[in-house]
Amino acid sequence: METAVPPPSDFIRDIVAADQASGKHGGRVTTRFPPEPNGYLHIGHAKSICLNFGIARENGGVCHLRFDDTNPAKEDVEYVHSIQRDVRWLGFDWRDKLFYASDYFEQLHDYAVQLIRAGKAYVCSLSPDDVRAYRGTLTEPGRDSPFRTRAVDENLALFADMRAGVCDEGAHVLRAKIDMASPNMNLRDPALYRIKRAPHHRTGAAWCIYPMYDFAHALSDAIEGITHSICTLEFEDHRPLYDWCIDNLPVPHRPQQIEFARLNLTHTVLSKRKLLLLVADRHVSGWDDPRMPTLAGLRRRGVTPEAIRALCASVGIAKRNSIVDLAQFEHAIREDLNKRAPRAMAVLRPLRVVIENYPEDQVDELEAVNNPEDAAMGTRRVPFARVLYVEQDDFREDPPPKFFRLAPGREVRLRYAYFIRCERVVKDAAGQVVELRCTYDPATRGGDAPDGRKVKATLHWVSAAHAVPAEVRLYDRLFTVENPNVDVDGTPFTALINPTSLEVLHECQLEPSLATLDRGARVQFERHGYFAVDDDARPGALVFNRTVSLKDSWAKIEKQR
RNA sequence: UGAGGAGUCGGCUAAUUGGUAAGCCACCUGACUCUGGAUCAGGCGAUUGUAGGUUCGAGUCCUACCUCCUCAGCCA
Repeated sequence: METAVPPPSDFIRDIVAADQASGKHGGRVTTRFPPEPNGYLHIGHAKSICLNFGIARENGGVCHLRFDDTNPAKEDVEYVHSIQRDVRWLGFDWRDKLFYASDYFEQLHDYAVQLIRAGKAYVCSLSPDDVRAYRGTLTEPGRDSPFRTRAVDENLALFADMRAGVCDEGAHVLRAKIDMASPNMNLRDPALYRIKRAPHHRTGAAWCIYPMYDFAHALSDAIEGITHSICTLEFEDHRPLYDWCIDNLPVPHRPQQIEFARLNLTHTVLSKRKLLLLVADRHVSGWDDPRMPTLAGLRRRGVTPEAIRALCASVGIAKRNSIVDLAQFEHAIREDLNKRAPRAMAVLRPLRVVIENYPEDQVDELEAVNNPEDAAMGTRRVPFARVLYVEQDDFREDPPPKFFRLAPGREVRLRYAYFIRCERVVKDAAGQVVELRCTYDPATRGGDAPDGRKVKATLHWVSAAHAVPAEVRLYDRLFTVENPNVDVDGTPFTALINPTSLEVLHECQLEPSLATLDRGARVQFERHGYFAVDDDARPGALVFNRTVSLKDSWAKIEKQR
């Protein structure tokens, strides 16, 4: 459920609404989400996905999923699969509108030939270095390539040679004939086609020339009848070229490119290049490592698609570069999980407690509520016995002033169970506390004392005999600086990786109801945070990933008392 | 010193198009609670990048300036 707060309005929806009002596209709205299959989708892509699919849905239109697969050297089928999975998981549907730029290679090639025939494109045989030299700089105009005046027939023949595979990579390139003196670098005769001898994941070896982004993207949009082609800010300077492509070819439709600011999150790397580096250099276990900001990583970490969508709705759409505080994302996660995750008792760092006056072989079944805020989530029964575990830091031998939990001689409540009093502390040879000897008050069953006496703390616990052992993984921020997307005095970003970003706890003891949870299931261990059952754990192993931590409760609670 | 964009509380955004700066996150206070981080109530916090101008009135219009981002791939 969304918050009652009106979402930030956004200028793109305003444009679409205006177009709808004026009937610009005959009342039709078609958008597209166009990832290059060269990596996994991350939270930044989620903003674009929510925007494109959202606008289409709101206007009764469709959003196409189109793979921009025009650079076979970087692409892989693994990515086209993961992208489809992640978009679906996020909650969006492209219906039957799944396309690939490579579907249009033949058509695109025809368009290129038409441009050559019209004298608007030419084959340039300058070396890459020379092309750069001829291009000029930001402040100086470029110079015409000596091949700019090549005859149409010669261009046609050379382009055919390029396609036929008789040329080496880099020998020629097809260029648009626009303006080498343009103040916009993108218009200084940009490359349209280059020779590339890499096998393509869909077309195999059928092609050895591939269209460049600007050419392929504009025309793919036109071919598919996209009405609003929404992309990020760095393409603003490309819009004149986008328009040039559709202005100079007999395309069936004229799409409009609109740019918005991409999402940035503090403490989070959202650069595909850098994420790939993390995977390739094995700083993480893979694209779905729970520390990764990828949708696959977030999913494995226990983040819900609803929370991601809520974040995207809350950050708004604008042209202003911004960095959203990670806390805003964590808030969205907690808000969603708070409603859906049942509560459970878990002891992450166990301390043994023996209830001396509790019969050796007796077991109580106590009723516990699954969610105090939602009675519909029901109750469960939790076994209570003579030997228990409580959290190590719920006991202090020398309690400081505001510490109200267990200490020698002190009485506390075990949640849903009884009041217990610490009678004695057992230590090992090294002086470490290894066990607490306690007594319980049978009259306090259920958690209230008939004589009205109060305790100042309530502890979580599990029965040692019934508890299930589990591995619990706590994650910290992967990076140690505010924004690892920004260079810090030239520091390579891998130097910013926090080496202790993953803490694995092996001796955790959980209440037995957690043993049968499905993979991916989410639960709140009160005081510790929200967790999800790892869906990639070893068979038989019970592994929980912490989705997001709760804030430090005891500090606040004990301060108030 | 080319071109294209952008500047509103600490962060992210809004302001009926000229009518007197709103919301969320974060933070802080209370209240309640069988561990709430929950919930409820309240608070802190922006002379809207700067300087002028028009106007009864400017975040909105005009002028100048400042700062930041993007672009010199045969990547997308």
